[in-house]
Amino acid sequence: MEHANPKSDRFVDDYLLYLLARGSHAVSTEFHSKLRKEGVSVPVWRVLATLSGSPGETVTGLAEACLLQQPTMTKLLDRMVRDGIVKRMPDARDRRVVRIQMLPRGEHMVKDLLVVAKTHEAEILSRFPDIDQLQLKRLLRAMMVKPPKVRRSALAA
Amino acid sequence: MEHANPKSDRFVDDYLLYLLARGSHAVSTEFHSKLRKEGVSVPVWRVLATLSGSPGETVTGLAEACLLQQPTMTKLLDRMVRDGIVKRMPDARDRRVVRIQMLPRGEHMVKDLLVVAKTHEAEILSRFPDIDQLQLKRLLRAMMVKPPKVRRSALAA
DNA sequence: GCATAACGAATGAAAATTCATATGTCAGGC
DNA sequence: GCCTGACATATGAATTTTCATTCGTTATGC
Repeated sequence: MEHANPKSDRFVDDYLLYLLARGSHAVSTEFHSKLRKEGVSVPVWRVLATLSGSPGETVTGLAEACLLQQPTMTKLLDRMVRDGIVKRMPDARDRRVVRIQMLPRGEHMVKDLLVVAKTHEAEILSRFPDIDQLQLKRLLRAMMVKPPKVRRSALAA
Repeated sequence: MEHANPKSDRFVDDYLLYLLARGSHAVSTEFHSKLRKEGVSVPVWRVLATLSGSPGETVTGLAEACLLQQPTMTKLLDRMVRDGIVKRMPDARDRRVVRIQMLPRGEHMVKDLLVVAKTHEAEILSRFPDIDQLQLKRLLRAMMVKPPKVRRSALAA
């Protein structure tokens, strides 16, 4: 069953953006099932992971880091505040800014999860002994930067 | 501004799963803004892209290919049927199965989008002249396959 | 200083997604 | 044939996300 198109050569199967999304999704899904067992949702994990090692992030900063929109993050934080995982703090200099801090409950949650995540990452990497981990990570980081967006002045020259 | 943690060494910034998600998200977002200009939503594009070159996919097949859950796909297809983009067809042999076909409207939409997607992919790849495109795609495809899931018998041996 | 633009976060209604489950169909054992 | 379990899709309520906009606050030009 499910082989109505055995030799299907779908466009997507050689499309970089699709392979990236699917590859990312596949390995992430493995980890997400571990999260479920701990009773932690994916967005909550992302916020905690971002905050650990970088406390006092802003709402917008967290949104960007977690690949969410700002209003989504605001509402996610509402729930996390309600659940006693983080708290909002005013910024000392700029009263527009809200800084997010983990509460003990959050610290405790993330502590275990970080171990699980690191173990899982090592397990993933061990599946591909041939690849150069550093090179791959360097490439992915390079992909994250916005394209230079050619300036008009450069064109006009 | 926004440099409260200039040297922040967040765990996530060296975490493979995060780099994959973020890298994928970054390049996809570029394309998604092109989709917006055409007035096509991301899930609709994914369904169309999947169907092109592989017509008659099942609902579950599409869900998996588009990284959505099956109920989400059912409802997405409801909307696409309503909008005259695709239609549902009964399977000849198995009456449980619903096969999805593009309608002329869908064919027309995807035709242009495929060109945009291919152009964009080429543009992305041109940013990284050093990387081996085939090797990268091979790796991503390898990541997509579920881990072998060690069998008990193997452990018992 | 004051007007205006830019920015960060919050809000509310509408839309999409999820979770658990229901419905209908097929496959296998007996 | 009939029962049981697996499977494909659909459904409905609850949750989450999105889009557009609003509210305060800070930056800039004059």
